[in-house]
Amino acid sequence: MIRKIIRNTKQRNLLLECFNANKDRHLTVEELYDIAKSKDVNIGIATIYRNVKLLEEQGAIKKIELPDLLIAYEMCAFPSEHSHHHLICRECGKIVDFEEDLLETIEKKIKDTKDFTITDHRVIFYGYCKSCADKMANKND
Amino acid sequence: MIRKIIRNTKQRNLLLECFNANKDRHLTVEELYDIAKSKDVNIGIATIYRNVKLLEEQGAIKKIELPDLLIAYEMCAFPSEHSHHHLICRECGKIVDFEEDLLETIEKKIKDTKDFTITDHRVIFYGYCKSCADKMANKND
DNA sequence: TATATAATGATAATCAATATCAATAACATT
DNA sequence: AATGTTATTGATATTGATTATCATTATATA
Repeated sequence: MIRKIIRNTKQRNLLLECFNANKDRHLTVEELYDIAKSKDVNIGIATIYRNVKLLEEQGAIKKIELPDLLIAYEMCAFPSEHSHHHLICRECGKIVDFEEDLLETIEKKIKDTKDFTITDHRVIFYGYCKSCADKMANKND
Repeated sequence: MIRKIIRNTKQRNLLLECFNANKDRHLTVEELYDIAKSKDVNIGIATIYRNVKLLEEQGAIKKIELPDLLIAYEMCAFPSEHSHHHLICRECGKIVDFEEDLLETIEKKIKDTKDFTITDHRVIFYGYCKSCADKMANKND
């Protein structure tokens, strides 16, 4: 069995700094490239792709794939935790994260009725954030 | 305001037939192209893309975007219903649909605590289907 | 310091999806 | 049924994101 040694590089460390400085955000590859480039003009887009993939495999970052949006990444607070969930506003596109693990009873029910052992889940709620809901309500006056 | 007239075409009708003949499946554009081509050798891939988009806008079919899988489409039984959910086996990739609307109490809770009005939701559970779980259990004997 | 090889940056290749465009087909009007 | 308008088609070019290639550079270890 061949085990490939992973070497430490300043480019990968820079990428981790970019994630650290934006812990609250979802970052696309393009955004990461721009941020990294402002610190190291020579860094290449391929290096971003390669290291994003590597960091994801290592569990340091997490891929966020939301329908009809670009793929983005964010740091993992606790790599093994249940993924968190998203509220997406249909009006302004704002994404709100929430952490509560609300699906335990549902998981149990599915296990009983569907012969399926659940290890993880992903939930996206679509709707309207308060400010958009207010704006839309005022339009109808 | 310009309203574009949608004309009836044999290609679009053929596409609908393909969906009708595969109501229980998720179909990728490539799969739809192959199925349609077996009925009309002259149909072009661009026509599939165009009509899939049109049918989705009309609510006749539904886009299924699951992480790390190709985008697929399926017929809508009741176009306005809450989207159904998916169980994806981490081992064999099998996708099981389920229809129950289990999230009503959660939606209420989010509305109260997050200032977010939910109109729709999407849930994906990852785990292991029974046959894969059994196989994996036997491996450890 | 010398060596082996992992990683990088530049760029070519790939692949799904979209845009373009001339030819064809659908449909309302005569 | 014939005509005119224009939506639709099939073929193909283009786009844009991601991956592969490869010569060069950097890292880790003896």
